[in-house]
Amino acid sequence: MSHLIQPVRGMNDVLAEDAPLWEQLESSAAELFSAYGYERIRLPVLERTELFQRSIGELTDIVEKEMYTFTDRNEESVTLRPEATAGVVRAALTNGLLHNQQQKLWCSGPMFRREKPQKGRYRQFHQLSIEALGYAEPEVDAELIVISARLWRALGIKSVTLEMNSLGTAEARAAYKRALVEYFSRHRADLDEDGLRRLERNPMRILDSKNPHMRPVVSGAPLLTDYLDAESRAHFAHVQGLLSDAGIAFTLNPRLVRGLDYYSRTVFEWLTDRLGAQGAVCSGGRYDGLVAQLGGRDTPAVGWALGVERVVELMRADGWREPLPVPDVLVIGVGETVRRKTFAVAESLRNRVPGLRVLLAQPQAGLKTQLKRADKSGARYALIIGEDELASDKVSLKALRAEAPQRSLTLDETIEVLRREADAGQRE
RNA sequence: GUGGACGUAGCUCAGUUGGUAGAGCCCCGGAUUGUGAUUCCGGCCGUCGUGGGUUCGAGUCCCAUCGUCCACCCCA
Repeated sequence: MSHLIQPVRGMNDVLAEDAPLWEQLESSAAELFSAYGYERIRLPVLERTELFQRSIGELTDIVEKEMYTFTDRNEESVTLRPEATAGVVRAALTNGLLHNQQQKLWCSGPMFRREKPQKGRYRQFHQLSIEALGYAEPEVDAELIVISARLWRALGIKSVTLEMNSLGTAEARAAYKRALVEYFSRHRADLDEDGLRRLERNPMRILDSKNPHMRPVVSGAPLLTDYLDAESRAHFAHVQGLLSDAGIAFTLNPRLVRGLDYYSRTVFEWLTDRLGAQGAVCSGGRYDGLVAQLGGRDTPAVGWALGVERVVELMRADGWREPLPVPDVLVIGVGETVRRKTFAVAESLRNRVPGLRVLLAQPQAGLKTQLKRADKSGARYALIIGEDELASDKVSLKALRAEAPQRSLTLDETIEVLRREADAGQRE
């Protein structure tokens, strides 16, 4: 035997144990998004590299060292998408979706970043993302956040908190950045190695530093809030008011900066302490400049994305239990001579009671073992067929989870019983 | 990308100073000839992460490599 071929690092299989959680998340989200008037689209995983360079930002870690980029056979540089928004905007533009139109869209699928894997951080990971293109009003910022909050409620997730900030317009942010660089340059001596690096490349990230020694410098730095333009300030206040009215708790974090360059005005993050170093579960914000930056007309937009693996992990942490798949009837044949009949009976049950779950026991096993298995499977009935039943043309129906005695019934009578049960089950 | 811990059966883990692998759970069968528990008996299960090296002999020591986890970093 040759060696086993291992999966590629950072790529995960979602096995039967987790798949129901994924499905629950996906169906809850789909239902919710649709209820708010968002439509689903499906986009390619591969895009031109330039799309991400221009949207995410050349100087971000994602673009600089985490993308799966390769040269296609026609010498064109292409990249496995590291995030969703750029692709959505590109699709809206190349399909003419923004000509005198607004779009409320959502999509889902795998993203790729070549990071060092950790819990909640994989090289292929999955996002559910939702975007509103062409909407400037603070109501839409709030609507999107409300949707995310409803999703947590639908999934039974409690251990998340919301943090918000406003980045202001691109001009306000540029002015702030200058002030920051000026400030930190004066305090160069207090910066650690990372801080110095960020000062050159992305000064706002210094505010994120977890290094306790940097805390004094960081807390003395100018606040973005003081540089906000009046309109952004009003917009943000409006968003906060709407959220308060909706009963959604949040904290303002003036040092919350997003890692992607395209954000403006409202930014927010749902955080958890249950995933180790991976605190962000869902985050997003407004990106009013991105559409124009990618060659479209000036178009305001907001959106967010959640990490499916992380949310699934939280569903588990907060006690989500998958309902066990319950086969309703386990058909058991006893003895070689009834095998053909047993199979046929199982099929006619399936034909005549739509939706009934019918499992066929392994014919080789003894009755005792089969009943043991029936009990474990959670089936409500065992239907036993042996020599006697073959002779009398009846079957033996045994309720597994009730005290009722085993009954000898014709197939028609059995089907009648099961049908009644199925109807009753449906009414629940 | 940097630093650290750890890789033995499907799972959880033992494995003494180097002497060619074990337990529990799971799974399968039986004791019980047509009835679910408990118990008991039996069976299946391993390239000891991988590749080198030292040694008469390596799960054990050394080197490399891959992977997982944790922190940094980054972010969903």
